[in-house]
Amino acid sequence: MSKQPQYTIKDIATEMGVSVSTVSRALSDHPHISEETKGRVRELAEKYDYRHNALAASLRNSRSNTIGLILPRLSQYFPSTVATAIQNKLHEYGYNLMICQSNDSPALEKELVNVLYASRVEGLIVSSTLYTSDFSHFDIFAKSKIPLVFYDRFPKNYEAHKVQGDDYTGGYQNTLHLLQQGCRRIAHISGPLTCNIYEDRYNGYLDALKKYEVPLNEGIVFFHELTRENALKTCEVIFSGSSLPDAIFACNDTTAIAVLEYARKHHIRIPQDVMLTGYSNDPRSEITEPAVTSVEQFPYEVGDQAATLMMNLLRHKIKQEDNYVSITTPVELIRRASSGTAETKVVPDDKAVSPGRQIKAVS
Amino acid sequence: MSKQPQYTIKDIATEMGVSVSTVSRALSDHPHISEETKGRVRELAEKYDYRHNALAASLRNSRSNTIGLILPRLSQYFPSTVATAIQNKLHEYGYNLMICQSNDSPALEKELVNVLYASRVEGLIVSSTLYTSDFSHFDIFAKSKIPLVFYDRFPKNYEAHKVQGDDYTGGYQNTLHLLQQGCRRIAHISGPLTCNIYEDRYNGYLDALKKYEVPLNEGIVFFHELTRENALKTCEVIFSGSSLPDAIFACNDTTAIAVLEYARKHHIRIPQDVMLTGYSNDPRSEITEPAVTSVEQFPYEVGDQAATLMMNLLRHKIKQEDNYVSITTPVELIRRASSGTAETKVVPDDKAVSPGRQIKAVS
DNA sequence: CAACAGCATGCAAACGTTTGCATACATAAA
DNA sequence: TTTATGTATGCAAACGTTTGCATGCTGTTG
Repeated sequence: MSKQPQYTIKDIATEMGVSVSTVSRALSDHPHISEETKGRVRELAEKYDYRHNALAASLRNSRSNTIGLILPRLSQYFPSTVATAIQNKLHEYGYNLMICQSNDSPALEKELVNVLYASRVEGLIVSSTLYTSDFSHFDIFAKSKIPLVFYDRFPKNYEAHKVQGDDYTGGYQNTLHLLQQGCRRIAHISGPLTCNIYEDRYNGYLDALKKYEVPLNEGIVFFHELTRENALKTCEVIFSGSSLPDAIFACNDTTAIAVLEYARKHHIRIPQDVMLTGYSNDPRSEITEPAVTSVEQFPYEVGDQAATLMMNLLRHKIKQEDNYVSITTPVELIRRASSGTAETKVVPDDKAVSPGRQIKAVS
Repeated sequence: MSKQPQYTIKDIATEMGVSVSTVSRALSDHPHISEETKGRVRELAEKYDYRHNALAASLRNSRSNTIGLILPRLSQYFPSTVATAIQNKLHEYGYNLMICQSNDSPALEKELVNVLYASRVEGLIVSSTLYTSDFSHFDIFAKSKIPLVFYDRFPKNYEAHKVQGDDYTGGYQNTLHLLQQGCRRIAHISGPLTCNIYEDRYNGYLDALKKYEVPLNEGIVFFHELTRENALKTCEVIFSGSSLPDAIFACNDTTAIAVLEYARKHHIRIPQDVMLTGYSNDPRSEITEPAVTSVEQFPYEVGDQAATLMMNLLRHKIKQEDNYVSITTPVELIRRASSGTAETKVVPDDKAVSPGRQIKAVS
């Protein structure tokens, strides 16, 4: 672009012999401009292929019409679906989205926050990195009263609006299901507890055990980043022990699938020898043999809610001064062969967003 | 933001009793500004938490530092990985990325082109929809001499810079592999030929058949959008016919996996009864039972190349006036159990980008 | 006929930067 | 002493919009 001269409303104005204000108003369909003038302006704009300069307008209005999105990475099922949902919803409202990946690096996250602020985004949606502990780089948004919405992963001790899947219930139902299937030695492979989602799932796990009066066996609970490699190592530990678990609850599907891989190689039968459940209902989980029981998180719903909340904040339907909004989206256990069940979808009681944690009573 | 007053370089200037130009230059580390002044400016900027306004700078410079990306959808393995690569590479060069999804709708694509133009992006990277036939909405970019790079899906008859996987070779090697495995009745499930990638894969398929002197059997070649549902329907047709194929070459992995699903339900053994190959090497393809032979497209490489090409265009390392650049990235056949082979990765002859179609000689 | 309303338009400032061209001073070379 | 050279800074225009506040006109009402 740079040196390429632009055709501006000023050019239209001089060509027509009117002022720039008139042209500007004509283009935005202002009621005080005569239909005739509007017609001629549109004609000329068409003729010379005039293009609105959003940059100039943004500067003048202090409104960029752009929302920022920062997430750890895009190239996985859950995050990319959330991003899709957010983008689609924002587009409905005439907003653009600027997506940035932090690659799970807190330093990069911080840089991106500043870049997006410099671009004067009107709002920021964030799923923070696994390792962000200092959230002060977000302060500038609060200070400038720019809406800030977190989803999925977010700070535990930082006041902000939040949208989250119901991880507690997900962990609870997942564990309960295994208990109902008769399992009593349920291993748990979790991410680091510093991250809210893993903490919640773990608490669900603990409470389900409690309900069945099964004591916690700390020897079969693991916390580490949930990659395939780590999962395989953990399998070594689990299956070299003296007393084997009768089930494994993995906190993501990558891990569950790695367990499946390990089991196949070592002739451990799933679900006959060990039952298995995952989390997230990644598309991969339903095509393995056996298919993996998992927890659907409705990523599209999460994204939709986050974007809607952002729009409400921008339109002052929710006052910033009010308390911070916390939306919990429902989850749903998808039972599959890996936990010894035929696939059955449980229709949730309530399709709507639950206002908080709702633990379904189990009969 | 809107009414929130901003702290600007003007404020710094008056507070210091110098001119705004001095402050501006100090902040950009201009050599004519004394170290002392620079120091005091930085101090004040720090103290009042001054934030650069990229909007204003962009307007003044006619440089937005932003690149646009339009793609059909984000929520799949290939596109999200490409987007990740593009974003990471651009970030290295100090550029921001604005990602927009067309949801495979030509109308939305057109709108997004205009929106991104209005935001004065400095370049545009595009993978067009399956149905875009009129590409005139991209003309404005050529006319304004703003770099435009297509990747993956692009217009056949529209002059532009392009980055593409080597679909011809992918189709050729895929088919050749099945022929080498002894198959002679190879069904082909392709996307619409209006799209360049499917056309190339189909041509590869045809040429491989020709090499083995196998006549084309049009009764087992199918063209439709490559969804699971369509694939299942096509399976009905294929397997209700009198003479069954001995192999199926599906043009994406979603289709291949659907074939697998159909086969399992109907007790057709893969690879014993029918061999199967897919395309794209989606993460799902390696975890099915049997794992599906597929073609790795190195999406990260594709994104990286597209972003690098864009940077070169922007820095005039490649003159716009030169002929259009066309980069072909290599592909690699990944042999798996679905085509009767243990997994073996063929090390490609040349890791570098091939300048054009390279058909590996087959011994 | 004066006063007013309503309509269509224009003026000019503002948004926050950047930068080419002065200017002012000090020092060095002729 | 004059002229050149360099250093640190300031002036003011420009980027392309939008918008509050006039202004001038036509037609209506009292």
